[in-house]
Amino acid sequence: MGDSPAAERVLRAAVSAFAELGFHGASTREIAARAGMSPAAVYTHFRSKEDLLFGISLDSHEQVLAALHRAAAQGVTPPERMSSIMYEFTLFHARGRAGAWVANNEIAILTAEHARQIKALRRQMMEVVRSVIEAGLRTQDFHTSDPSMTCTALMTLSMNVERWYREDGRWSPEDIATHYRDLALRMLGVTS
Amino acid sequence: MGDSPAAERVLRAAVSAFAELGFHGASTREIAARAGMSPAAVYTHFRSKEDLLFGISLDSHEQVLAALHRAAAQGVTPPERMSSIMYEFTLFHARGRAGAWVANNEIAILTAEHARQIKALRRQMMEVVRSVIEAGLRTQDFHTSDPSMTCTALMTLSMNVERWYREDGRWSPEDIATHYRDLALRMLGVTS
DNA sequence: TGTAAATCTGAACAAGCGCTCAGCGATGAC
DNA sequence: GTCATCGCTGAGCGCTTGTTCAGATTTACA
Repeated sequence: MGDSPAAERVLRAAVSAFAELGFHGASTREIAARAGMSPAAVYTHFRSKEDLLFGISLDSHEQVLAALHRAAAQGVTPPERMSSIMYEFTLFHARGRAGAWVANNEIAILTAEHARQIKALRRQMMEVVRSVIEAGLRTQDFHTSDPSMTCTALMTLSMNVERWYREDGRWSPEDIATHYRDLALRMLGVTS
Repeated sequence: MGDSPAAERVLRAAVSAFAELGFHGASTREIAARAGMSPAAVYTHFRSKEDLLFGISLDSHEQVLAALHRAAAQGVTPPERMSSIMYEFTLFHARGRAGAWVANNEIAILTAEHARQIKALRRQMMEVVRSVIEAGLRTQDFHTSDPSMTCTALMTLSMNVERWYREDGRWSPEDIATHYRDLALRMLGVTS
């Protein structure tokens, strides 16, 4: 259920509608209109509106997790790894490829089972970043009094970009990713 | 319109309902129930649901702005001022006194005129932080390649705390404020 | 004690919601 | 040529939404 071209169109329509209007603010009629079909047609691809939100959320979380793993493998030393992670993670959210935060606020809307799955993926994302930070502490490249809180700060900082980024703004996604990469190293006490 | 004790109760009920369920997710009946009155009674205090959101937003933005001004006056050197600002700003959001972000996402819901007022307040908040950063650059206490983006990063970092802070978590608001204060100085290139 | 204002209620309005269903037209298999 | 399958539609279901209104109750002051 939900990987034909038409289903893909519904998914994209829902991402933009949810991002713009919020879950409750985006009606199924609005989503259907953006996908260029009747409201009833949406239900041939998705069981319910909640199922649609879950589909988006699962999709984007899996993509982000994969990107994180790829980025972490991109360097050797912890600072290199962290640079790569922060750059890619920020880029992802600046490009709005995520729709990740859609479910971030609205995780409470999901079914208990669906919420469990998303939370598990989010824990894995956290784990990737955490492990690099701890490696850096051991090699004394990083210095922080509370690795866990710094980890939270780093990730939420990046994810938040999706909220304020404007395509017509003065910064490109790459500008932001570059700057945030530098900020991350500073936050971890790397003195260059 | 809206400063009697009963109106205050409605305001608090709406803050919690909006924060928990989102603007569209929180019905006027739900808000009325939380305030301990009938749905119709809400409309003696507020013209509309949008007016209620605006009331909350205006209130919290004015409080945050005042706190920022107070904090900025708390130190002499730019690092001192910035420490104080970041601590207070973060504390405010961790304590959830804001309901600020409620309107942060949902500013699109507001009337054009109401949105203008909120945006103006937000610009003023930004200006307070910006001026301290620029003072620090002149005194060479701070070093950053893009003061404007660093300013955005600092503010969004703090504001985001309201999204993930849990009362039953391992960190107190003061813990977070203290850590974020240190992070802010690092992000601004202060070497201690 | 009487009166005006402030505050609240129950009932109801039109409109919009998520979702279902019988049926339509095109496509491809036999 | 027939028939099943698929993606889709228009109509409409039961329900909830924001909001209004006539009237009841409470409060404040003379």
